Amino acid sequence: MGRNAAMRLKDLAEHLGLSQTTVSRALNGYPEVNEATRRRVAEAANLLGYRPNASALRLATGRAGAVGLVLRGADELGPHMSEFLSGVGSYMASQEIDMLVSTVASHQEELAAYRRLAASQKVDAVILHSPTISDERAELLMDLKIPFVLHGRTNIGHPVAWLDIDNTSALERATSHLLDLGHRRIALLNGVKGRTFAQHREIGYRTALTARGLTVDPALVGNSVFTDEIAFRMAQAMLEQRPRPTAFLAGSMMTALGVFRAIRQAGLELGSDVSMIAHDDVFPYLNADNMYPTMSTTRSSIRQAGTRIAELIMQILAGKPLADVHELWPVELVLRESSGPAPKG
Amino acid sequence: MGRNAAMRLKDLAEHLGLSQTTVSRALNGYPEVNEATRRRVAEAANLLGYRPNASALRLATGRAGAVGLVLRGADELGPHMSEFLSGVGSYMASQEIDMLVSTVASHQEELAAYRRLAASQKVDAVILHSPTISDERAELLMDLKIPFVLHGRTNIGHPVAWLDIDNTSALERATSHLLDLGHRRIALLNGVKGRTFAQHREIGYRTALTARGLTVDPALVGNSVFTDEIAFRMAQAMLEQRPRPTAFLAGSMMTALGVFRAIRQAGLELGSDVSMIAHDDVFPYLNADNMYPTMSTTRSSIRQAGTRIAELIMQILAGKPLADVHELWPVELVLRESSGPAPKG
DNA sequence: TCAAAATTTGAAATCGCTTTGAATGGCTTT
DNA sequence: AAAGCCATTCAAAGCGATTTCAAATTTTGA
Repeated sequence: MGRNAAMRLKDLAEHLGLSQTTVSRALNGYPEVNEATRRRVAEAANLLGYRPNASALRLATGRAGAVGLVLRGADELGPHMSEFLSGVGSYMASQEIDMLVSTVASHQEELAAYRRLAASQKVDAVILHSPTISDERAELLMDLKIPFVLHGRTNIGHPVAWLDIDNTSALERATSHLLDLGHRRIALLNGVKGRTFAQHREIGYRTALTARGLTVDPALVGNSVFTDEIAFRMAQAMLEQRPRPTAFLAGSMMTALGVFRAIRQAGLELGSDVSMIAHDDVFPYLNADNMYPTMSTTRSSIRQAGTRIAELIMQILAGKPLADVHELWPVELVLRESSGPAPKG
Repeated sequence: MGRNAAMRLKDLAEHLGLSQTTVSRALNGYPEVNEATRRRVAEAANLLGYRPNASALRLATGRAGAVGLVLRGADELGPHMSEFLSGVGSYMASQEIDMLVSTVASHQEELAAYRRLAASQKVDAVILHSPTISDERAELLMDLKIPFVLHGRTNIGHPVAWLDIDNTSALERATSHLLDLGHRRIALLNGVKGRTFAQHREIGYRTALTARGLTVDPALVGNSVFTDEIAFRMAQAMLEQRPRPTAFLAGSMMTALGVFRAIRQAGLELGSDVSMIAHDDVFPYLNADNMYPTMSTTRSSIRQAGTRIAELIMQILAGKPLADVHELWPVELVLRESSGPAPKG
């Protein structure tokens, strides 16, 4: 009683006086079915709201119709991830592919999660994000033979499908620009050590500095997750140095908020006493153009990346060779009020 | 070739020289299997990494082993939702239940998404969030006989399982506190009209004001999604009024950031010229205690709510009557530096 | 010691779909 | 008019698990 009895293929077939075979074929667009019957079937299916039972369909076809996303801990399910997710989702929805998201607390749990996904065949592919320089998860997925697309890059033995933004170039240009403005002590608030993107950013930063014969002061480089609080503390500590940094490169908009507070608290003015260029992943609810002062940024929509990665997933599932699936996106440098000439003296 | 051939129950059974029946029973803890065999089976399954094929299991049992979350548009997949999601996920992971998240662009699409979930039987239950006062989605889910738990409250004909925070009381206390401090023109930056939580907050606000014989000035009440930019514009406009508001009630931490900027841009000081109490959903990357000045808040962890809702879902799936699943969580009022006495005359 | 009961195992049906291989009937073709 | 072809349709065999019902084995009881 009360059990929600959805309509089955069998019911629909009986209703139409046809065999399940024909109805199935009609709905799936096979050629060997009469045009008139096909219309009749489609109409009835639509009218009666028939949709194949997902589990049965998956069992019969061997396709899971879902991609997996495993998110580690609180820090990964932050604003970046939710933007990314919604980019992925917008494309997946159009393809009738589900997103299976799991959360895990540790690296070990994450590996276990992939093993489970593989063994129980819940997904056709997964999306891997924030890779380390030589990512163990990527190797595991390779072993498990689960197709995946990487958001970022990593260096393992095999070719891997990936999409990344050009972090190195972004930071090189941002740093160069600050150098052009006369800044010499430029602080870098980077992501956690070990992540590929953080390494790439540091390379860009170093390249720009050494191109002018400057050396990197380790006291001006910080590595951490992108939260306002940690950024605040780091920036605060850096601003206490003498000579103090005159410019900051902030790893995210959250970081920028923290740096901004530290600057204010030190009694300094952003855009004149201290400059800042922040990386902007384009959050709809936090607009660099509407800050005060407006924020100079290196900009790249993480949401668009998500959408594109979803497309790439479909391509590799359709058989495109992994070695052909590489995209390196350029990053815009948008100059606004927060970056100005270095103060005299 | 290359097809990833996961181990099946049949393989495992053959490997052990047992029937599928016995192996299945052993693994699922049925009583009628010899303790020695059970151990042997468990060991082999563990060693060989056997996990039942999810689709087959679902088809056979009729349970989907998944809960659905349909997120509408960009604004809903914001920081609030990702915190909430990670709360839900942490519990679901422990129960081996998947989270199926879909994104949709419009209300119509959202309804269609639920119909699809129902017809294809992809989920055992769904979680519904940000309800309107009389929520059409809730009615639909009722019709479709999909069990659900509501994050928030709504008023439809049937009893509904829900968990909500006491927004009315939170705003009444916050408003009263500001009144105690001598504020008379208090602005409310509320959520979008039509949402139950926004209505509840407004009721709390009104109650506190009318208790002191004050009336509500519509020019001091704004309704919108919680982004820093919109909050900035609204606060800016309100601060241009004369007499200007001396205090703000901000609907979220994002809103607070926007209001803060508007206050600064008007050349005013937060905590002395203008006070603010913001609602804090407790984001790990945006801490009210570490702001400058520190932010007074009405606080309630949206992540914890997510976890608890996941538990409630499991309870109703286990048969607990909907009418017994109601939780109204109190909201903490945390006073810090951003709320101070009203400036003199 | 032997029937009856309890324990343990297995064969086969089932879940709802896709897909293979065969069957049906109407038209050409010779 | 018989043979051969198409165009359609269908019956039945999977997919990989659970579960019903029956069978085999062991234990118990008198």
